Amino acid sequence: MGIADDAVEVRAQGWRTLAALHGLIESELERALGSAVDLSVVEYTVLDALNRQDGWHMRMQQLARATALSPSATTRLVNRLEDRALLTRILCADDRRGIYTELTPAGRALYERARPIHDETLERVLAEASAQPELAPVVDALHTAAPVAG
Amino acid sequence: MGIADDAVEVRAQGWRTLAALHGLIESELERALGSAVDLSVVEYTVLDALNRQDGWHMRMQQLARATALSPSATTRLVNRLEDRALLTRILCADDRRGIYTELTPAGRALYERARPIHDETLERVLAEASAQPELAPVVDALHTAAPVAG
DNA sequence: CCTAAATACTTGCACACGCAAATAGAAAGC
DNA sequence: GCTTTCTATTTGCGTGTGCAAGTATTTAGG
Repeated sequence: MGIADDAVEVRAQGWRTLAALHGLIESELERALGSAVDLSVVEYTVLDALNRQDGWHMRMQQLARATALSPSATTRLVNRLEDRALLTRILCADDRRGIYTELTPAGRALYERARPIHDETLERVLAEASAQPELAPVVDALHTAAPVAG
Repeated sequence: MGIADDAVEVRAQGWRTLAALHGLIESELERALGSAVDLSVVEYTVLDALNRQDGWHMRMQQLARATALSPSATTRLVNRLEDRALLTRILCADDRRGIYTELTPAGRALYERARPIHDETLERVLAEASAQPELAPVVDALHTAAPVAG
């Protein structure tokens, strides 16, 4: 097996590791957030994204990018959260095709309740993952990840 | 904001980066494998896992772990692949609860056809991701990931 | 102006998933 | 040996998702 073949195998192995770590974190967050505040991970992601805008609103499209979801899934995700009165749709005047979403007070309150659960779970899972030799290098690399632009 | 708060934010940011990279790779693989050989990523994962056993068989449970899927999803995934004659179920004699799965020649042939697509796509996507400053550190860390046991 | 193309979001539909219950077989207790 | 318990897999059911088509609104062309 030559050097090129090795590189292919290393990439495939790295991808399996990445997928394993991602799945581990996501399932733990899902369990923790679900039982504590009845939120899925994507739902928390929406609340978190809206909150990081701090009082400002986001278009559906931005939400779709933030959650890595299709437009249709984004619509229904926002529907669910709106039905629970955690956010509101706001038609914007300048482009009447666009729809802004904004956290309600209830949404902000639930987010404040969910965030410590989220952060503690993440800390715990990353610590556990860091103890597994095959996951550790990827976990450590996360510390150096720069903020994602807008 | 203190040091502890920073650590929380760094972890959250790292998790968002990890999720973004995972989503990027998965969607590209999905597209490439889907259009070329009509396989989803999980379906390819099964074929790949069975092939790495090289002629040996795997239990449903092992497959569930390899794909990070629930038992029920594993059953239906194997059903789909069996319906396409890519693998066969084999009842094992020593523990008659257990069911082994094994690649058929057709399954092995399709896998051989899919692997280059998979590997080339992975190489291309990782190269693209490596060019994005916020993803690069995680991509680089994948090279050092050791083989996963079992 | 008025039509044609592009954009933003929503809806119909099919499908893959997880959870909980069902089935079947093995292992343990006595 | 027979019941209890545990393990491996499958099925019923509800739900979230993507794709493709539909609707509404903006922008570009003539």
